[in-house]
Amino acid sequence: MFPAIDKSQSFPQRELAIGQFWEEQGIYEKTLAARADAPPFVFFEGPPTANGMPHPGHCLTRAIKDLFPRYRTMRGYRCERKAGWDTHGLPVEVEVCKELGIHSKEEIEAYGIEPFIQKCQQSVWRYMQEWERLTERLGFWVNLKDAYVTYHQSYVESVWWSLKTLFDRGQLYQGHKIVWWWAQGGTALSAGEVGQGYREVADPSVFVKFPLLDDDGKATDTSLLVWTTTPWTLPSNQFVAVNPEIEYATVVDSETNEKLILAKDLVETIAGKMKRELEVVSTCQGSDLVGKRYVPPFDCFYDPDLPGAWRVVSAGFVTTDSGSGVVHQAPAFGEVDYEVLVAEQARFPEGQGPALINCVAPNGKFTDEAPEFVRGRWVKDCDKEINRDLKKRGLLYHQEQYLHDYPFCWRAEQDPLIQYPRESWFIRTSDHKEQMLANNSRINWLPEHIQDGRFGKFLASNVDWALSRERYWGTPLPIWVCQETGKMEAMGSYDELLKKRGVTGTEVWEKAKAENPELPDDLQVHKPYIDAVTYDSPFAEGARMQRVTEVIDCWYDSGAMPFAQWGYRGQESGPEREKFESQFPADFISEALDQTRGWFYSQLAISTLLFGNEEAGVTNDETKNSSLDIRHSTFPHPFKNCIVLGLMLGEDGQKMSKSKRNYRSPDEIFDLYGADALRWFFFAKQPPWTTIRYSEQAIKDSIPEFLLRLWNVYSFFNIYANIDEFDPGQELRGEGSEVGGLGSATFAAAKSYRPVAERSELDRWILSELNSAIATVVDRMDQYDNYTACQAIIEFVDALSNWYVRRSRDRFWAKDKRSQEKLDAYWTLYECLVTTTKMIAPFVPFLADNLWQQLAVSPFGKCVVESVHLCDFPVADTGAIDTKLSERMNLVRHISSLGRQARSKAELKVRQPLAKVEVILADTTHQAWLEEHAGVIAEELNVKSVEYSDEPDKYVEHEVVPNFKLLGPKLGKLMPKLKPALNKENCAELLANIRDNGKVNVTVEGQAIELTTDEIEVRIKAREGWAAANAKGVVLVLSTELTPELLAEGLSRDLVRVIQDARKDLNCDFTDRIEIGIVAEAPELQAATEQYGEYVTRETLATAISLEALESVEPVSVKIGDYEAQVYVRVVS
RNA sequence: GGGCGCGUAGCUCAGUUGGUUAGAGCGCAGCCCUGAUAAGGCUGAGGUCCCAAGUUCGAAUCUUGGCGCGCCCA
Repeated sequence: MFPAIDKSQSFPQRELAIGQFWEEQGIYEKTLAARADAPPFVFFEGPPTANGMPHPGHCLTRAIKDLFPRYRTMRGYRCERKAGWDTHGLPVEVEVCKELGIHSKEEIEAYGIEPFIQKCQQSVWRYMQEWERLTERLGFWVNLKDAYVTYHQSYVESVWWSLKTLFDRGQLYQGHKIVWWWAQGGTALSAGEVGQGYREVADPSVFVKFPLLDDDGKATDTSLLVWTTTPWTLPSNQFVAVNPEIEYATVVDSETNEKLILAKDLVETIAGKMKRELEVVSTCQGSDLVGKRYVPPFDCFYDPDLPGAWRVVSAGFVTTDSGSGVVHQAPAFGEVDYEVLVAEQARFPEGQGPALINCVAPNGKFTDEAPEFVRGRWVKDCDKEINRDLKKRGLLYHQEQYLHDYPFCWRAEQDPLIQYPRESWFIRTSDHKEQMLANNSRINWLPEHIQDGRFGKFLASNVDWALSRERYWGTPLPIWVCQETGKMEAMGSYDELLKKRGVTGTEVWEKAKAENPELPDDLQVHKPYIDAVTYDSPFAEGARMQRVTEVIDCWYDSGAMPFAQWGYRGQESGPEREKFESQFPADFISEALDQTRGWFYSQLAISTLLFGNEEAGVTNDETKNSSLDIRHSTFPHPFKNCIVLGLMLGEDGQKMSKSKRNYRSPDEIFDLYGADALRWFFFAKQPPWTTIRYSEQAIKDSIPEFLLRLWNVYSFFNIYANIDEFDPGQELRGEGSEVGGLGSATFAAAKSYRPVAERSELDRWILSELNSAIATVVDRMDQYDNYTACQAIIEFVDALSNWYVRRSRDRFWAKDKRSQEKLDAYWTLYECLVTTTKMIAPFVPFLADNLWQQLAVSPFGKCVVESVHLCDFPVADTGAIDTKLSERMNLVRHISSLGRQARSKAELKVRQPLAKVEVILADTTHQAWLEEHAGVIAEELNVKSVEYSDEPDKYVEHEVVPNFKLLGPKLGKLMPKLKPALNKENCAELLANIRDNGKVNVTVEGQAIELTTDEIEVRIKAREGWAAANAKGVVLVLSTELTPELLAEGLSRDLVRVIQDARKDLNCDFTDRIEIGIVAEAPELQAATEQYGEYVTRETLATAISLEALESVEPVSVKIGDYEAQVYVRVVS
């Protein structure tokens, strides 16, 4: 027996029970154990930050991350899923600052770094429980108990090892980074913060003369007309930039006779500004100017003998949109300017190129290196005086104001930000650009365009990774500097540090731990404790080695997870090594689009630098096995397949935001609709990489559209299987106790099981559909295409519910419980349900296991695997797929649909029987088969007979249409003329030609063309004047003639409906018997009631029917057919 | 300002080699069914496939340029 269905239980309630079952029975662990020796399917969990509440967007990520590992597990792979948490970084610090009511670095230091990082460490776990609960409630199977955590010592040391490796290879270096600097606050601002502070302001725009020198360094009579909008950066000028592609002109100022060089296209503009004539005396290309030397406007750094600086450089970014086409460059105060310097430095041997010039202190005031009249003053206040000075010295050619957007500090609105150089640590990623691109080209991105689009473009414009952060809560940069020589060493682990000669400072940690034994030991490798650890310098006697102060970008942490999650530190052997080797690279990862520059990049960059082959793009299988050296991993790594999820928007199409309340919390969704409904919404409503608009209605709709529909099929099976005592357990008993995962082969051993080939066509059809669905789902899921897979599942469940069950009802209702036809139907439906349950298991794991418990565990008990998730994924039996049958059945469904359409047009409801329909097929391939199946169509359409007209011309017009796809390339320009030409011809003649010769001859524009049957299509259309419908090569004509007999029968069916309604209104039980009275004036209705009395009483479980009112019964006024009647219904037992 | 993506029915979205009647679900209207009933089914109305130009015998689909939206970066 199958368990009775408790209708009071909701899907969410059932899910909770299943979740509990998984937990209690350790099902997830069992699925792993069952695949202990299977080939691995490697999944990496991109670590979320648990210091905020999870929202629906996180559910999407976690749902997709669950789907494919579950699927692959069922397909026979071992998929370990180690959870992870991202714990470092500025967001954590900001949270803690909020809590403490502080925000600047000074305030943090005043509060104390030690208590501050302790608070950071605690804050990380603030929403941990919510995240874990969400993970479980959503059904995301991942090993939470053994999660990796980025602040753990083993993780930090792994990161250290990788950094040491890079440092020792010279891939980690110190340089300058131009940052947006809040001078008053003494801190750099993140891109996000800068973005918040843009305002439109008026700034000076000045054109300054830089006298040119000739090749011998002598003054000339010509000046470069140089443009800038930041006069305060002029004392720090190092270059001027021109675009080599642009044409430049030497002009003579008509008033002053000065010679100036500027972009030719801008001569008119500037002349206009000056209201003077500028006569062009010669022109040249920008490239001709490159290398020329000039005298900068201030001499505070100027030394004509120094190589490199104060020369014209080539730069593609210079345009003629504004200014003069000759641009002042102060590398200290602009990112692009700085890049120019770096490029210039590259022309010289290391260390001999021009050094960075900077006469502004970090507080935003000019230093003593600056011209005297501005020293010690805030730079932005000096623009006017600098201009005045230039004017006095005759160097200022023109000045004006111009409006543009400029960033201000978001915390101190009056403070403009300046771009400013800061010492920073970099990873030399740009050296490995080609390798990263080669690696990227081998990754399977979904959607594809990420590869050459957003990610590829990002890689192509790669600049060195600015790794260090002048912050507190992060992985400390493991570099110690000799206080005397400045020489450096990197540490690969804490132990390595402790083994250094003369190490001191560990007592700071020990003291803290003694005072507060609760402190996690992991903190000893963090600031401020690690900063206290120093040792004797190997570079200079008596000097000490002291750690640099920076921590690292937390993206590096996450990108290091492929090895750091196992604590791998380059060991040649041992468990860490084994774990890493066996779990690298990942077969599958998935995150949202915002991770392109985040985790996707950090992983790829670290992996390529650390483990990439030296020769870009080489996939080198030989080197891999030669040693344990992971540096020779073949591309792609660290991940092979990556689904990039679209962003999730709120209900209103805006970004999800708590304050707007444009989404519900995941908890509420789970309670209202359940995790399966949410998951199905994610998987089946759109491909995962589209922008997904959160829609509560759509989540809710998953229930009737899919979950409930399937559930109802099961419910139908449950009711009748129990009535008929169909028990697959009983049927199989004595055939060996184990039935494993209930594969199709198992069923064959059952007593009443007939080979599929011997069963009815309908059974063979649905099993064919089932196997096609499996084939599609497996094919699509292997390609990471869950959306199409879901469509195949939906289509199958629709066929099962709306055609198989519907057409099989009679068999289920037949009296003989053991008739073979009935048992066939049960076995077929049972197999469909069991297989579907397995097929949907990765998608809607709760419903699937719930069904499994009822369909499999109930009848088989311990003989069957205890959870659907321990089953193998179904494999399509291609032998069972009968495409011809599938086509034919579709045709039957199509014809039925046309019949209803024709009825609808003719206003003849299905309840009214009709004498016949006639069907005309354009393509008669399946006609003979259809004729044999007339019964089905007759029943569906409530007609007495179905005929295939032998005089189609009476009902149908033919049209011969060319096959454009085939003929297009052949006919070219004649193509559009062919269709009208074919219609001009006598259609009957054409058809006869096809029939007799298999060809058609037409003349188009005097050209004779012969067409084969493949090259044309014969279409048919119902003629006017018939109750007909046509589509897709089928015309169906209704016989609309209503005889008195047919009308009477129609009335009787109407009567049944009315009485059934009355039963329902009376809240009758299914078994209740009733008495019926019909009072009607119309003799037709009276006659029909009498004639079909038996039929009516049978259908409505009535004991009697009369044409009189029933005493003390309130009648119901109804309309039956066109006639008024009073219906009396009384329950008699 | 640059890069990437997206504009298809009232709404949410499919539409893989360019082929002549553009699809689904929801919603709406009408009907059917009532022995799977938190149901289910059928039919219908509803579209300048954002706009323009181009390539082509033929464009929702390819190219270019606009317009609008989103994301990322300046």
